[in-house]
Amino acid sequence: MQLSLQKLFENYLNKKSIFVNKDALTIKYTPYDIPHRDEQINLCAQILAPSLRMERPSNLFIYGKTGTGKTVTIKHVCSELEKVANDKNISLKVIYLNCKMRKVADTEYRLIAQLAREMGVDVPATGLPTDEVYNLFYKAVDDKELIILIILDEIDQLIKKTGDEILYNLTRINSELTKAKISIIGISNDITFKSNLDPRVRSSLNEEEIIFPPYDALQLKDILESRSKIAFVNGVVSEAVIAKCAAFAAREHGDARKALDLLRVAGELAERENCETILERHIDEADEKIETDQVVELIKGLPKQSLTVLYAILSMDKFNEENSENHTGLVYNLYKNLCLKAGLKNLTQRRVSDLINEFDMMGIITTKVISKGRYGRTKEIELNISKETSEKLSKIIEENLNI
DNA sequence: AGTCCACAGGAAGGGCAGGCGA
DNA sequence: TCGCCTGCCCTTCCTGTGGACT
Repeated sequence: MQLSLQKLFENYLNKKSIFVNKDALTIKYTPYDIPHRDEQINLCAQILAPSLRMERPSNLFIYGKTGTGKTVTIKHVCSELEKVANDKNISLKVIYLNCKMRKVADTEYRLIAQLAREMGVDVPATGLPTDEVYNLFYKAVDDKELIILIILDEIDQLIKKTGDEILYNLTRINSELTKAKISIIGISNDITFKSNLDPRVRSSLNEEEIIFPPYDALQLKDILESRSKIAFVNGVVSEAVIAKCAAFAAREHGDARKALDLLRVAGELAERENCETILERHIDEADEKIETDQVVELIKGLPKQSLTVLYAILSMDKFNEENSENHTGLVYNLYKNLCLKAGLKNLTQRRVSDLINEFDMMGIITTKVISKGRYGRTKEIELNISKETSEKLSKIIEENLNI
């Protein structure tokens, strides 16, 4: 057994890889050239340029769907800005935080604590009053003249979770500082995000905004071509494969991230099969694999109660005898039976309703509040994942819960 | 027009774990 | 050790709601 593993690893090392730089297809890669985003890059640069004169740039809000290049663009502009600032000895600091990262920046306390940590202050994960954390941050920031650009990615998720008070507090930070100046750069997938804010918060923002439109299939093709040149050995990716990737991603609101993921996973599948080129069927397989992997990754680490609710949702169709719409009541009944089977104490319907909403936010299901007249108002639940993924998930949950 | 259903979802608060400072 | 603070998970209580039915 051990010997064959050794052989496998040796074979792997001796094999010629079809990748040259796989990182070029991942989210962490910041390309020097970002196709079809010149206008947005210039706008960002114009808005942030005053920082080079030690003037506080306007707060900036960037809107656009997933994979429209928001993050990569702002990171690119900021890194160029930092280069110039370094050359000219200008005190400029850029802090990037993703508000969706659980346990990092998903509450007001954690966000400010993380900002303070970025400024080199050690803040405990819990235990201090929030005011105190703000004070620690002020002290860390305000010891010299400095421009700080705070990029808050997926800010809509933070506001959804904690309310918009935090945004008001953030914009007021400048009035507490004497030397340093702070600008907030918010990135949101939700274009209606701003309209849901309290008017008081909206006026305190006083911001500029840039909207990133989705890429079309031709633009996605360009992006894939430029990245595949960096990522793969010459000749591995055919034009047909790129066109197919682009078409797949264009189908989903022009998501470049999805297109790059497809190409990367298809490459990995081809390499595993010892193919020297990526075939079109690898794209189909990659599409399936990405969906399953993403959902499995999402549910990893979820508590047993959430998994039981998800299992109830996954098995709705089997138990829906009248074959009517699947709704909250049905899920709750299934869930209670599952709890009995698994020896768990069941939660209240109120709480289960929140857990169902969480799965909706994760994108595993889609829910819609409907009224059935005198038969009540409820939430219609529809699965967003393929049958194969659903079956795989069910198996994982069964093993986890011993049911 | 009024009733009624089956919830949705907001608000308040309890209980717990965990960190910090006195 | 104790009191105080936090986040998190959860319950309880409550009001609101769209449309079929009477």
